Amino acid sequence: MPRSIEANEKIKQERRERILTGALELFVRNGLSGTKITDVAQKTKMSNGLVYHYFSSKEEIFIELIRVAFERMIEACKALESAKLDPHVKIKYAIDELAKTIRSNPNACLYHVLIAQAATCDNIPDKAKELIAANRAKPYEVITGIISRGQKLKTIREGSAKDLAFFFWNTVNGLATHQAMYGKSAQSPHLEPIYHMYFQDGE
Amino acid sequence: MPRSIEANEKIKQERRERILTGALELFVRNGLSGTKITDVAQKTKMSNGLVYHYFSSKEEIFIELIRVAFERMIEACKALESAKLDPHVKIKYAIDELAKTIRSNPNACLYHVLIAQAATCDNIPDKAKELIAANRAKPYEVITGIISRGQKLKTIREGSAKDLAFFFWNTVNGLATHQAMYGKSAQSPHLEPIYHMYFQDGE
DNA sequence: GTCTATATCCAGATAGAC
DNA sequence: GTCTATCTGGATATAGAC
Repeated sequence: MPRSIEANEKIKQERRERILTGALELFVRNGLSGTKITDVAQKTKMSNGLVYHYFSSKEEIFIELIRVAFERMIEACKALESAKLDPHVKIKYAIDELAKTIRSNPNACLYHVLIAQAATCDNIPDKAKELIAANRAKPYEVITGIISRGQKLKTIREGSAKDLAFFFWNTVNGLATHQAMYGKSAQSPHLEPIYHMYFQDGE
Repeated sequence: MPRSIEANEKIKQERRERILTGALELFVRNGLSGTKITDVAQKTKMSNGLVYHYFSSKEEIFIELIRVAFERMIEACKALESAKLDPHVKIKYAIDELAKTIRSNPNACLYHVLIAQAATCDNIPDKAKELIAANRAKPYEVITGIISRGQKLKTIREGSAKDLAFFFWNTVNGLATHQAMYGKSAQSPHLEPIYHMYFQDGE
Protein backbone atom coordinates (compact mmCIF):
# COMPACT_ATOMS: atom_id res chain seq x y z
CA MET A 1 0.00 0.00 0.00
CA PRO A 2 2.35 2.75 -1.12
CA ARG A 3 -0.53 5.19 -1.20
CA SER A 4 -1.07 5.20 2.55
CA ILE A 5 2.61 5.59 3.32
CA GLU A 6 2.57 8.78 1.36
CA ALA A 7 -0.59 9.92 3.09
CA ASN A 8 0.91 9.17 6.47
CA GLU A 9 3.93 11.24 5.66
CA LYS A 10 1.63 14.10 4.89
CA ILE A 11 -0.25 13.71 8.16
CA LYS A 12 3.03 13.57 9.99
CA GLN A 13 4.16 16.87 8.52
CA GLU A 14 0.82 18.49 9.19
CA ARG A 15 0.88 17.33 12.82
CA ARG A 16 4.40 18.60 13.37
CA GLU A 17 3.41 21.95 11.93
CA ARG A 18 0.40 22.19 14.20
CA ILE A 19 2.48 21.40 17.25
CA LEU A 20 5.14 23.91 16.32
CA THR A 21 2.63 26.67 15.65
CA GLY A 22 0.78 26.07 18.89
CA ALA A 23 3.93 25.80 20.96
CA LEU A 24 5.34 28.97 19.42
CA GLU A 25 2.49 31.03 20.77
CA LEU A 26 2.65 29.38 24.17
CA PHE A 27 6.41 29.81 24.47
CA VAL A 28 6.13 33.48 23.62
CA ARG A 29 3.40 34.08 26.18
CA ASN A 30 4.57 31.80 28.97
CA GLY A 31 8.19 31.00 28.30
CA LEU A 32 9.75 27.58 27.89
CA SER A 33 9.47 26.46 31.49
CA GLY A 34 6.08 28.09 31.87
CA THR A 35 4.66 26.02 29.05
CA LYS A 36 3.50 22.52 29.88
CA ILE A 37 3.23 19.73 27.36
CA THR A 38 -0.40 19.52 28.39
CA ASP A 39 -0.87 23.10 27.23
CA VAL A 40 0.59 22.26 23.85
CA ALA A 41 -1.59 19.17 23.62
CA GLN A 42 -4.74 21.09 24.50
CA LYS A 43 -3.99 23.92 22.12
CA THR A 44 -3.37 21.54 19.25
CA LYS A 45 -6.26 19.28 20.19
CA MET A 46 -4.04 16.28 20.56
CA SER A 47 -3.44 13.94 23.43
CA ASN A 48 -0.44 14.32 25.64
CA GLY A 49 1.12 11.18 24.29
CA LEU A 50 0.65 12.12 20.67
CA VAL A 51 2.81 15.18 21.09
CA TYR A 52 5.58 12.89 22.25
CA HIS A 53 5.05 10.78 19.20
CA TYR A 54 6.21 13.68 17.05
CA PHE A 55 8.75 15.30 19.32
CA SER A 56 10.90 13.53 21.85
CA SER A 57 10.74 16.35 24.38
CA LYS A 58 9.44 19.82 25.05
CA GLU A 59 12.91 21.19 24.56
CA GLU A 60 13.16 19.63 21.13
CA ILE A 61 10.11 21.61 20.07
CA PHE A 62 11.73 24.74 21.38
CA ILE A 63 15.00 24.06 19.63
CA GLU A 64 13.25 23.41 16.35
CA LEU A 65 11.40 26.70 16.66
CA ILE A 66 14.60 28.60 17.33
CA ARG A 67 16.23 26.88 14.36
CA VAL A 68 13.41 27.83 12.02
CA ALA A 69 13.27 31.36 13.41
CA PHE A 70 16.91 31.99 12.57
CA GLU A 71 16.64 30.19 9.27
CA ARG A 72 13.96 32.62 8.15
CA MET A 73 15.67 35.61 9.67
CA ILE A 74 19.00 34.85 8.03
CA GLU A 75 17.31 34.18 4.73
CA ALA A 76 15.57 37.55 4.86
CA CYS A 77 18.86 39.20 5.76
CA LYS A 78 20.63 37.67 2.80
CA ALA A 79 17.87 38.73 0.47
CA LEU A 80 18.13 42.25 1.83
CA GLU A 81 21.90 42.24 1.54
CA SER A 82 21.88 41.31 -2.11
CA ALA A 83 19.00 43.57 -3.13
CA LYS A 84 19.89 46.16 -5.73
CA LEU A 85 18.95 49.27 -3.81
CA ASP A 86 20.79 52.32 -2.56
CA PRO A 87 21.68 51.88 1.10
CA HIS A 88 19.30 54.52 2.41
CA VAL A 89 16.45 53.13 0.32
CA LYS A 90 17.31 49.69 1.55
CA ILE A 91 17.08 50.70 5.18
CA LYS A 92 13.74 52.35 4.67
CA TYR A 93 12.56 49.36 2.70
CA ALA A 94 13.71 47.00 5.47
CA ILE A 95 11.87 48.96 8.13
CA ASP A 96 8.70 49.08 6.08
CA GLU A 97 8.78 45.43 5.09
CA LEU A 98 9.52 44.19 8.60
CA ALA A 99 6.75 46.35 10.03
CA LYS A 100 4.35 45.11 7.37
CA THR A 101 5.21 41.48 8.00
CA ILE A 102 4.87 41.93 11.73
CA ARG A 103 1.46 43.49 11.31
CA SER A 104 0.06 41.04 8.80
CA ASN A 105 1.73 37.77 9.67
CA PRO A 106 1.15 36.75 13.29
CA ASN A 107 3.41 33.77 12.98
CA ALA A 108 6.38 35.71 11.67
CA CYS A 109 5.76 38.21 14.41
CA LEU A 110 5.93 35.51 17.07
CA TYR A 111 9.20 34.21 15.65
CA HIS A 112 10.72 37.64 16.16
CA VAL A 113 9.57 37.77 19.74
CA LEU A 114 10.75 34.24 20.40
CA ILE A 115 14.28 35.07 19.34
CA ALA A 116 14.28 38.31 21.28
CA GLN A 117 13.13 36.56 24.42
CA ALA A 118 15.31 33.51 24.06
CA ALA A 119 18.38 35.69 23.72
CA THR A 120 17.85 37.02 27.22
CA CYS A 121 17.13 33.67 28.86
CA ASP A 122 19.50 31.45 30.72
CA ASN A 123 17.43 28.33 31.26
CA ILE A 124 17.06 27.20 27.67
CA PRO A 125 18.57 24.07 26.11
CA ASP A 126 22.26 24.22 25.26
CA LYS A 127 21.47 23.49 21.65
CA ALA A 128 19.26 26.57 21.55
CA LYS A 129 22.03 28.64 23.07
CA GLU A 130 24.41 27.40 20.41
CA LEU A 131 21.97 28.36 17.67
CA ILE A 132 21.62 31.81 19.16
CA ALA A 133 25.35 32.25 19.58
CA ALA A 134 25.97 31.12 16.02
CA ASN A 135 23.31 33.27 14.37
CA ARG A 136 22.69 36.26 16.55
CA ALA A 137 25.31 38.53 15.07
CA LYS A 138 24.30 38.18 11.45
CA PRO A 139 21.27 40.49 11.38
CA TYR A 140 23.24 43.19 13.18
CA GLU A 141 26.12 42.87 10.77
CA VAL A 142 23.89 43.16 7.74
CA ILE A 143 22.20 46.32 8.96
CA THR A 144 25.48 47.79 10.19
CA GLY A 145 27.00 47.20 6.77
CA ILE A 146 24.18 48.84 4.89
CA ILE A 147 24.24 51.83 7.21
CA SER A 148 27.99 52.22 6.86
CA ARG A 149 27.70 52.30 3.10
CA GLY A 150 24.90 54.81 3.31
CA GLN A 151 27.00 56.99 5.57
CA LYS A 152 29.85 56.99 3.06
CA LEU A 153 27.37 58.17 0.46
CA LYS A 154 26.05 60.80 2.90
CA THR A 155 22.51 59.50 2.51
CA ILE A 156 22.39 58.17 6.06
CA ARG A 157 23.18 60.26 9.10
CA GLU A 158 26.63 59.96 10.56
CA GLY A 159 27.23 58.32 13.92
CA SER A 160 28.09 54.81 15.06
CA ALA A 161 26.66 52.40 12.50
CA LYS A 162 26.61 49.71 15.15
CA ASP A 163 24.49 51.82 17.44
CA LEU A 164 22.09 52.63 14.63
CA ALA A 165 21.81 48.92 13.89
CA PHE A 166 21.13 48.27 17.56
CA PHE A 167 18.26 50.73 17.55
CA PHE A 168 17.03 49.28 14.28
CA TRP A 169 16.58 45.82 15.72
CA ASN A 170 15.34 47.17 19.00
CA THR A 171 12.58 48.90 17.08
CA VAL A 172 11.69 45.73 15.24
CA ASN A 173 11.60 43.75 18.47
CA GLY A 174 9.45 46.38 20.09
CA LEU A 175 6.96 46.43 17.25
CA ALA A 176 6.81 42.65 17.19
CA THR A 177 6.32 42.39 20.93
CA HIS A 178 3.63 45.04 20.86
CA GLN A 179 1.82 43.31 18.03
CA ALA A 180 2.13 39.90 19.70
CA MET A 181 0.62 41.28 22.89
CA TYR A 182 -2.23 43.36 21.59
CA GLY A 183 -2.78 41.80 18.19
CA LYS A 184 -5.08 43.37 15.68
CA SER A 185 -6.77 45.50 18.30
CA ALA A 186 -3.60 47.54 18.67
CA GLN A 187 -3.06 50.68 16.68
CA SER A 188 0.30 50.23 14.99
CA PRO A 189 2.67 53.13 15.49
CA HIS A 190 3.59 55.25 12.49
CA LEU A 191 7.18 54.82 11.46
CA GLU A 192 8.21 58.40 10.73
CA PRO A 193 10.03 58.82 14.06
CA ILE A 194 12.14 55.81 13.17
CA TYR A 195 13.09 57.20 9.78
CA HIS A 196 14.38 60.30 11.53
CA MET A 197 16.98 58.23 13.32
CA TYR A 198 18.56 57.36 10.02
CA PHE A 199 17.75 60.09 7.55
CA GLN A 200 17.99 63.84 7.37
CA ASP A 201 14.73 65.67 7.01
CA GLY A 202 13.38 65.93 3.52
CA GLU A 203 14.87 62.63 2.50
CA MET B 1 15.00 42.52 75.91
CA PRO B 2 13.78 45.35 73.67
CA ARG B 3 17.22 45.67 72.17
CA SER B 4 17.10 42.31 70.42
CA ILE B 5 13.61 42.83 69.09
CA GLU B 6 14.85 45.88 67.32
CA ALA B 7 17.88 44.00 66.05
CA ASN B 8 15.69 41.21 64.81
CA GLU B 9 13.56 43.61 62.90
CA LYS B 10 16.67 44.88 61.20
CA ILE B 11 17.81 41.39 60.29
CA LYS B 12 14.39 40.66 58.96
CA GLN B 13 14.46 43.65 56.65
CA GLU B 14 17.95 42.88 55.49
CA ARG B 15 17.00 39.28 54.70
CA ARG B 16 13.94 40.33 52.76
CA GLU B 17 16.03 42.74 50.76
CA ARG B 18 18.60 40.06 49.95
CA ILE B 19 15.90 37.69 48.80
CA LEU B 20 14.24 40.31 46.64
CA THR B 21 17.49 41.37 45.04
CA GLY B 22 18.54 37.82 44.31
CA ALA B 23 15.15 36.81 42.99
CA LEU B 24 14.96 39.87 40.77
CA GLU B 25 18.02 38.82 38.83
CA LEU B 26 16.83 35.24 38.57
CA PHE B 27 13.35 36.19 37.42
CA VAL B 28 14.78 38.44 34.73
CA ARG B 29 17.10 35.74 33.44
CA ASN B 30 14.90 32.69 33.84
CA GLY B 31 11.37 33.91 34.23
CA LEU B 32 9.01 33.22 37.09
CA SER B 33 8.35 29.56 36.37
CA GLY B 34 11.95 29.01 35.34
CA THR B 35 13.19 30.14 38.72
CA LYS B 36 13.17 27.59 41.53
CA ILE B 37 13.06 28.47 45.18
CA THR B 38 16.28 26.52 45.48
CA ASP B 39 17.91 28.92 43.04
CA VAL B 40 16.86 31.86 45.16
CA ALA B 41 18.11 30.12 48.30
CA GLN B 42 21.47 29.33 46.74
CA LYS B 43 21.94 32.81 45.36
CA THR B 44 21.16 34.43 48.69
CA LYS B 45 23.12 31.83 50.66
CA MET B 46 20.11 30.83 52.66
CA SER B 47 18.44 27.51 53.17
CA ASN B 48 15.35 26.59 51.27
CA GLY B 49 13.21 26.82 54.36
CA LEU B 50 14.51 30.22 55.39
CA VAL B 51 13.24 31.77 52.21
CA TYR B 52 9.79 30.53 53.12
CA HIS B 53 10.20 32.09 56.52
CA TYR B 54 10.25 35.51 54.88
CA PHE B 55 7.92 34.97 51.97
CA SER B 56 5.00 32.61 51.88
CA SER B 57 5.52 31.65 48.25
CA LYS B 58 7.59 32.24 45.17
CA GLU B 59 4.77 34.21 43.66
CA GLU B 60 4.66 36.54 46.62
CA ILE B 61 8.28 37.46 45.98
CA PHE B 62 7.40 38.14 42.37
CA ILE B 63 4.41 40.27 43.24
CA GLU B 64 6.41 42.32 45.71
CA LEU B 65 9.05 42.96 43.04
CA ILE B 66 6.45 44.10 40.54
CA ARG B 67 4.93 46.35 43.16
CA VAL B 68 8.26 47.98 43.97
CA ALA B 69 9.15 48.27 40.32
CA PHE B 70 6.03 50.29 39.57
CA GLU B 71 6.33 52.28 42.75
CA ARG B 72 9.73 53.53 41.66
CA MET B 73 8.70 53.99 38.08
CA ILE B 74 5.63 56.02 38.97
CA GLU B 75 7.59 58.09 41.44
CA ALA B 76 10.15 58.92 38.79
CA CYS B 77 7.35 59.78 36.37
CA LYS B 78 5.75 62.16 38.80
CA ALA B 79 9.05 63.86 39.51
CA LEU B 80 9.56 64.28 35.80
CA GLU B 81 6.06 65.59 35.30
CA SER B 82 6.42 68.30 37.87
CA ALA B 83 9.95 69.34 36.94
CA LYS B 84 10.28 72.95 35.82
CA LEU B 85 11.73 72.37 32.40
CA ASP B 86 10.64 73.13 28.87
CA PRO B 87 9.06 70.06 27.30
CA HIS B 88 11.83 69.40 24.81
CA VAL B 89 14.48 69.81 27.49
CA LYS B 90 12.50 67.49 29.69
CA ILE B 91 12.38 64.75 27.10
CA LYS B 92 16.09 64.96 26.48
CA TYR B 93 16.68 65.03 30.22
CA ALA B 94 14.47 61.97 30.70
CA ILE B 95 16.31 60.00 28.03
CA ASP B 96 19.69 60.93 29.46
CA GLU B 97 18.75 60.21 33.05
CA LEU B 98 17.12 56.90 32.27
CA ALA B 99 20.10 55.83 30.20
CA LYS B 100 22.47 56.89 32.95
CA THR B 101 20.53 55.03 35.62
CA ILE B 102 20.35 51.92 33.48
CA ARG B 103 24.09 51.99 32.93
CA SER B 104 25.14 52.71 36.47
CA ASN B 105 22.49 51.03 38.58
CA PRO B 106 22.14 47.32 37.79
CA ASN B 107 19.22 46.94 40.14
CA ALA B 108 17.16 49.74 38.61
CA CYS B 109 17.99 48.27 35.23
CA LEU B 110 16.62 44.88 36.22
CA TYR B 111 13.42 46.45 37.47
CA HIS B 112 12.86 47.93 34.03
CA VAL B 113 13.39 44.59 32.37
CA LEU B 114 11.16 42.82 34.87
CA ILE B 115 8.24 45.08 34.08
CA ALA B 116 8.82 44.81 30.36
CA GLN B 117 8.88 41.04 30.53
CA ALA B 118 6.03 40.64 32.95
CA ALA B 119 3.81 42.74 30.74
CA THR B 120 4.10 40.15 27.97
CA CYS B 121 3.55 37.12 30.18
CA ASP B 122 0.39 35.19 30.78
CA ASN B 123 1.40 32.82 33.54
CA ILE B 124 2.02 35.30 36.31
CA PRO B 125 -0.03 35.70 39.50
CA ASP B 126 -3.34 37.53 39.16
CA LYS B 127 -2.19 40.10 41.66
CA ALA B 128 0.79 40.89 39.46
CA LYS B 129 -1.51 41.26 36.48
CA GLU B 130 -3.64 43.67 38.42
CA LEU B 131 -0.63 45.76 39.34
CA ILE B 132 0.43 45.85 35.73
CA ALA B 133 -3.05 46.74 34.52
CA ALA B 134 -3.34 49.49 37.11
CA ASN B 135 0.04 51.08 36.51
CA ARG B 136 1.08 50.31 32.99
CA ALA B 137 -0.47 53.32 31.31
CA LYS B 138 0.98 56.00 33.56
CA PRO B 139 4.51 56.20 32.13
CA TYR B 140 3.10 56.38 28.61
CA GLU B 141 0.71 59.11 29.57
CA VAL B 142 3.40 61.20 31.16
CA ILE B 143 5.68 61.05 28.15
CA THR B 144 2.80 61.54 25.74
CA GLY B 145 1.75 64.66 27.66
CA ILE B 146 5.21 66.19 27.65
CA ILE B 147 5.61 65.50 23.95
CA SER B 148 2.23 67.04 23.15
CA ARG B 149 3.16 70.22 24.94
CA GLY B 150 6.50 70.32 23.18
CA GLN B 151 4.74 69.91 19.85
CA LYS B 152 2.47 72.86 20.58
CA LEU B 153 5.59 74.91 21.26
CA LYS B 154 7.15 73.58 18.04
CA THR B 155 10.19 72.35 19.96
CA ILE B 156 9.34 68.73 19.39
CA ARG B 157 8.66 67.24 15.99
CA GLU B 158 5.09 66.80 14.93
CA GLY B 159 3.48 63.39 14.63
CA SER B 160 1.50 61.14 16.92
CA ALA B 161 2.59 61.88 20.47
CA LYS B 162 1.43 58.44 21.51
CA ASP B 163 3.65 56.80 18.94
CA LEU B 164 6.59 58.88 20.01
CA ALA B 165 5.95 57.84 23.60
CA PHE B 166 5.79 54.23 22.48
CA PHE B 167 9.21 54.50 20.86
CA PHE B 168 10.50 56.32 23.89
CA TRP B 169 9.72 53.46 26.24
CA ASN B 170 10.72 50.90 23.69
CA THR B 171 14.13 52.51 23.61
CA VAL B 172 14.38 52.48 27.39
CA ASN B 173 13.38 48.83 27.52
CA GLY B 174 15.88 47.96 24.83
CA LEU B 175 18.72 49.73 26.60
CA ALA B 176 17.81 48.11 29.90
CA THR B 177 17.56 44.64 28.37
CA HIS B 178 20.86 45.10 26.60
CA GLN B 179 22.55 46.27 29.75
CA ALA B 180 21.04 43.46 31.82
CA MET B 181 22.30 40.90 29.34
CA TYR B 182 25.81 42.10 28.67
CA GLY B 183 26.48 44.19 31.76
CA LYS B 184 29.51 46.38 31.99
CA SER B 185 31.27 44.55 29.19
CA ALA B 186 28.78 46.01 26.73
CA GLN B 187 29.46 49.20 24.90
CA SER B 188 26.47 51.43 25.55
CA PRO B 189 24.97 52.91 22.42
CA HIS B 190 25.17 56.64 21.91
CA LEU B 191 21.85 58.36 22.18
CA GLU B 192 22.01 60.83 19.26
CA PRO B 193 19.84 58.65 17.00
CA ILE B 194 17.15 58.73 19.65
CA TYR B 195 17.23 62.50 19.95
CA HIS B 196 16.57 62.70 16.22
CA MET B 197 13.24 61.00 16.69
CA TYR B 198 12.04 63.90 18.79
CA PHE B 199 14.01 66.97 17.78
CA GLN B 200 14.84 68.80 14.62
CA ASP B 201 18.52 69.01 13.77
CA GLY B 202 20.44 71.77 15.41
CA GLU B 203 18.35 71.61 18.53
C1' DG C 1 15.98 32.74 63.18
C1' DT C 2 17.75 28.98 60.86
C1' DC C 3 18.36 24.39 59.37
C1' DT C 4 17.16 19.43 57.73
C1' DA C 5 13.90 16.18 56.57
C1' DT C 6 9.85 15.14 54.39
C1' DA C 7 5.00 15.23 52.62
C1' DT C 8 2.62 16.41 48.57
C1' DC C 9 1.81 17.45 44.17
C1' DC C 10 2.48 18.15 39.45
C1' DA C 11 4.77 17.90 35.04
C1' DG C 12 7.73 15.24 31.78
C1' DA C 13 8.07 11.26 29.64
C1' DT C 14 6.96 6.13 28.65
C1' DA C 15 4.29 1.78 27.90
C1' DG C 16 1.09 -0.62 25.91
C1' DA C 17 -3.78 -1.20 24.28
C1' DC C 18 -6.52 -0.17 20.28
C1' DG D 1 -1.31 6.93 14.42
C1' DT D 2 -3.65 7.80 18.55
C1' DC D 3 -5.19 7.28 23.15
C1' DT D 4 -5.16 6.21 28.38
C1' DA D 5 -2.76 4.81 32.24
C1' DT D 6 1.23 5.09 34.67
C1' DC D 7 6.08 5.67 36.22
C1' DT D 8 9.36 8.85 37.86
C1' DG D 9 11.67 12.93 39.13
C1' DG D 10 11.78 17.21 40.85
C1' DA D 11 9.82 21.44 42.88
C1' DT D 12 6.78 23.72 46.33
C1' DA D 13 5.80 24.14 50.67
C1' DT D 14 5.62 22.44 55.59
C1' DA D 15 7.05 20.41 60.10
C1' DG D 16 9.77 20.16 63.59
C1' DA D 17 14.51 20.07 65.70
C1' DC D 18 18.04 23.27 67.30
